[in-house]
Amino acid sequence: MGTHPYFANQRTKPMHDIRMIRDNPAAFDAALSRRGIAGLSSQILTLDEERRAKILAAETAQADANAAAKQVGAAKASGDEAEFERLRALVATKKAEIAALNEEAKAADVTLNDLMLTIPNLPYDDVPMGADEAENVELKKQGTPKTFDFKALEHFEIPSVVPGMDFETAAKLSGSRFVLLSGAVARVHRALAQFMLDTHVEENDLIETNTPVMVREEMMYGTGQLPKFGEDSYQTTNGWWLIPTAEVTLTNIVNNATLDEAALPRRFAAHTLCFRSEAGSAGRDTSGMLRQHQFEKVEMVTICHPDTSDAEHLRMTACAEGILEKLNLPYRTVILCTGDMSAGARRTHDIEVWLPGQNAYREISSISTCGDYQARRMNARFKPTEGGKPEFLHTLNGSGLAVGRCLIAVLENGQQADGSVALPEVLHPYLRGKTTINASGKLV
RNA sequence: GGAGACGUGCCGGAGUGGUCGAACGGGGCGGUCUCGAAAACCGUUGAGCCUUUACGGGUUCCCAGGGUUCGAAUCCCUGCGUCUCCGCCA
Repeated sequence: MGTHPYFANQRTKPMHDIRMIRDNPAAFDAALSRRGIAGLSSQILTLDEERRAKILAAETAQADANAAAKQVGAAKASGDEAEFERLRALVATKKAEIAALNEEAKAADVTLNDLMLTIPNLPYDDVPMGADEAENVELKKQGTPKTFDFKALEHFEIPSVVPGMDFETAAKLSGSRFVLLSGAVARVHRALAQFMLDTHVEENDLIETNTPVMVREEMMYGTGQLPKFGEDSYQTTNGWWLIPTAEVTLTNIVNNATLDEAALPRRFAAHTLCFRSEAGSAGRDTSGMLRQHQFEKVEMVTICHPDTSDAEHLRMTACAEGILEKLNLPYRTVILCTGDMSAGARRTHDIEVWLPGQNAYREISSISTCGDYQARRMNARFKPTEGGKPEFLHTLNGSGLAVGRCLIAVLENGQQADGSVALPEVLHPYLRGKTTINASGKLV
C-alpha cells in the first residue's frame, strides 16, 4: 500500500505534528490509548530518525554537487579546460549518488507518512472514554417531551402529512431513500431552512454562503472524506464529487490559504443539498425520511485561532441548540465518547431531538472541533499579528440543523389528536401567518 | 462542443540555459521628517525540510510529475488548472 498521490506531492502533512511526538511521545501515546490504540510513538520515532538520517545524507551530497557545479562556469570562463573537465566529471559522479540517496530519503518519508495516515486524531482530555455510543455522556437536557393523550404517530403516518410526503412516486423517479414532498409539507420544509439560515445570519453572526455542491477530488481529501470514506459519497462520471455535507465546501474555503490573524474567526453558514450513498446502512431507518440519499442541511463552519477553538465549539453548539429551542423541540446534548467519535474529531457534541413517534431522541446535529487536523491536510494557516511563522488554523463544523430531520421533529411533536399538526410560532411569519397543517393536509 | 492563450512571491508583473529565491511596481512592516497625520524619502518584507544550545549553516520550492543538460523559472513530454473567442444553454 503506497501513499495516495494527493499526499505524495508533499503539499500536505497528514494530521499529526511530528515535532510534538518527538517532544512528548508519552502524551501522544496516552491520548491514543484512550481510543484503544497501543503506543505507537516508538515506532514513529524510529522511522523518523531513519528518515532524517537519509535526508541529511542526500542533502550533503547535493551540497557538494552544487558547489562543484558553481565552479564549472568559472572554470570555463577562465579557459581552464582541465579544471572544467575535472569538475564536470565530479558533478556527474555525484549525480548518481544523489539519485540513490534521494530515493532512500523519499522511501523513508513515505513509510512514515503512511503510518501517520492511519492514526486517528487525538481526543481532548475532556472527552469521556468509552467503547461505543452507549458510553456517550449527556451534557444537557432541554424541554420536556410532551405527553400525548393518543398514540403518537411517526411522521409518515400522520394523516395531515401523508398526502405531502410521497415515497412511492419518489421511488418511481429515483429509487429507495428518496422522497417527494408537496403542498404544506414542502412549504414547511422550505420555511425551516429559511428560518435556520436567517437566525444564524441575524442573531449568530455567521456569514451566509451559497456554495457549489460538486467539488474537485482534492477538496474531499482536505476535510477527510477521502481517502478512507469514498464509498459513502457519490462521484460524477467526469470526476466531481457530490458533497455529503457543506462542511466540505465551507471548510475548504481556506484550502491552501494563509489568513491574517486579524481576520479570525471566520464563521460561515450555508443551506445546501447533501448527498450520501448510505453504504453500510442497509436496513437502518428504512421507513420515513430520516435517512435519505439526498437531503438538505444548514451547515455551520468556523475557522479560528487555535486558542479560541474550545470557546467556538461551545458557541457553535449553542447556535444549533438555539434553533431547537426557538422551535420548542425537546432535545438533549451529548458528548461523544472516544469510541464513538469519527477519526478526524478531537471532540464532538451530538444534539438529539425528541421524536414522539419513535419515543426516542434521534441525532439532528453533530458538532465537532477538528483541531488542526483538517488544516494540516488543507495547508490552511494564519499569520500571527505579532509576526513570526504561519501556524495552522483550527476548524470546526456542525449542523445547524439537518432540515429534513428537523421537519420530522416538527411534524411529530406538533401532531394533534385530529391528525392535524400545529406548527411552531417562529415559523408562522415564514408561512404568511399560517399556523397549522389541517387534517386534510392543507396549510391554514 | 470548436479555436486559442496562459500558470512566477501577499497582489500586479518582468525574466527564454549559469552570477535568479527571482527585476520593477503596489501592499505590509520599521525608520526619518511632523505637535500629530498625510506626502516624501530611507530601509525591510516568502515557505517547507535537515542541522545547530544559540548565532548560523545546508537543502528544496517560479502549477504538478517526468525528461534533456555539467547546470533549468527558462528547453522537451505528460497531467492538472485558469482565462478569452465562437457555438449551445438554465
